[in-house]
Amino acid sequence: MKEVTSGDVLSLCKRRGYIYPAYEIYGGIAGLYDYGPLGTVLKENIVALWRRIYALQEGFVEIDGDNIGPEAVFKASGHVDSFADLSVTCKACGESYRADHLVQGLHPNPDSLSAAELQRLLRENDVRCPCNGELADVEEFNLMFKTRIGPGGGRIGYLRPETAQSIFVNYPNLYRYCREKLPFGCIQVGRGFRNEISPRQGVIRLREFNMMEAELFVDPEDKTWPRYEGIKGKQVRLVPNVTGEEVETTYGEAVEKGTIGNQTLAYFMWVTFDFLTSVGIDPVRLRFRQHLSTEMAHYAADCWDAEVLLSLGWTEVVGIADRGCWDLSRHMEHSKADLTAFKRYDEPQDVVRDAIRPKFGALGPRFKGAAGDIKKQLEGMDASAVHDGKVTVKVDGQDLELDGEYFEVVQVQEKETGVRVVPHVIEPSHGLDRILYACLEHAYGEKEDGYLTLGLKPLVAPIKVGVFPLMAKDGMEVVAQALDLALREEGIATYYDDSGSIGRRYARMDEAGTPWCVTVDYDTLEQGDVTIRDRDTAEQVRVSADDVVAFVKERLKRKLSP
RNA sequence: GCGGGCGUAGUGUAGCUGGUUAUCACUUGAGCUUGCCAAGCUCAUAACACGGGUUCAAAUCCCGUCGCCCGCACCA
Repeated sequence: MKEVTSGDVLSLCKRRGYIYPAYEIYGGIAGLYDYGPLGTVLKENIVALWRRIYALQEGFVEIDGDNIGPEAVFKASGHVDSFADLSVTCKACGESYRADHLVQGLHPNPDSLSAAELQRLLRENDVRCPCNGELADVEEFNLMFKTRIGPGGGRIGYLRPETAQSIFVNYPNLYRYCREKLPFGCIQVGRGFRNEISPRQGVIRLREFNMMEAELFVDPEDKTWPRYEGIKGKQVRLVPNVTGEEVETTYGEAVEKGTIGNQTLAYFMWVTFDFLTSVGIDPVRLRFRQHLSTEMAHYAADCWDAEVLLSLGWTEVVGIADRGCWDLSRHMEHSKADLTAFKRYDEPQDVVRDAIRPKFGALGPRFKGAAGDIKKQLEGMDASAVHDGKVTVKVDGQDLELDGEYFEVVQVQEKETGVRVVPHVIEPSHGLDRILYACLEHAYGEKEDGYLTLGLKPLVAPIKVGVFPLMAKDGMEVVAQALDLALREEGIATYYDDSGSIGRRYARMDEAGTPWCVTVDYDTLEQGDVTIRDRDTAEQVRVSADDVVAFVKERLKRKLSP
């Protein structure tokens, strides 16, 4: 077998209709690619398996949110601020730096400065490049695509940089839909957009990309997981951030030692492993690496990347992050909506507390119309609000002190049936394009003589069966066409081909990644059996033509697990 | 964004010290042939990234733009 390069794979992709550079006749645009006929189906098949796992096996619900969102959403999510890079380039040596890094020590909080402020600070202090070259102007670059919603000025909007926000902003709807119980999960398959500075490496870094994201809302105090028992003994390859060394261990051991933060995280790492290997990623070239605290995204508390070894090096394909309460808290602050979950106690608890009770007889005559509002304020307070026998309320925007004439502190007995908590979010986020590419590269096999086979897993292969008459004559083509129709009627994608030599047709299917080829020959006309050729071994078995559908279906089956 | 390399049919390439109709192979299509692994024969389709300049003449030289690859920086 020859060493594979990404160029080989992309060349095959284009030749066979998997991936095309976008807008090619106009010269192309970096970071934009189109999926061709086979690529589209491969992508759909990968998504279908993913849905099967998350929706059917794990019980997540699915939504389909908008690609465009108003500015407020991304202010709250942190993307407007955190996705902006302020950079500055040395005029002499061409080196570029993050502007805020260069003024470290000159300002208590460089991160908070605007481009103009940074510019001034750099100039005033005559900051120079380490090579002593002069620095060019500070440039601002936000990784989000900005647009305007509506005519005229309109509202500022952005193309979403991740699909996740559509789920977070729908939290109240989803919480209700899921019968107000934790944990519950929601998935979404869709596009995200990031205006990358330099998209490279084919479909690995795109400006418009496909994501499959799952957001699991859990009780912050209970990150155990029922099906964890079934997977804790399984092997896993980890690169923890404390050592940076690759270790082979089990999920159970990693959770016990605290390497992996909790059971839920561990469980979904296993789900990720199961998914990735099922779509054809080589388990030997797959590992989980924990983010260093410095590379963690602004929203993440802990993050493990599933990394796949490609010709381009170890490449992240899935990020499994514990986002904590970051997103929901931020959206609560910005939107004022209630994004909590109500945790019911097993037994209602009797709670005794000191409450403030308004004295209506005094409040009414004195404050007239404002009395109702004062009552509300007092009832919302706790006895701890009382200082020196007085409490402060607001009347017409003015602070006003009330003494014991207007209220009393009394002990009340209340029943508490539960508490409100902001759920934590565990997020397995999948880069669909990268996964698809990894499938192709791991499936790519080239012999010394240049013979290409794409060993895609049958489950994801765009074409399942090539159907050929040995030769297009003597009625063999009629039988083959009938068999082809029978397969398609059962939902099995086929490719009928009666041109040229049989070997050439096998070769064509091998390169397209088709797992089986069925050939109708002279014996078929007499005995009714056909040959089924296996792509990976080139071996043939004779099977009755009537059993071909069952043969294929049996091999496309997949059980729910674990 | 900076530095270096590069851009010729669907793919991989030759030509690039300027000069007929741009080389070769594979692929693709049609036909003959073909009794199971890219067989053979005939024919056909198909390319100088884009724009400008120099010149009698540009794939070739110059400039610009776009794109690709590598390194740096940045990032998921």
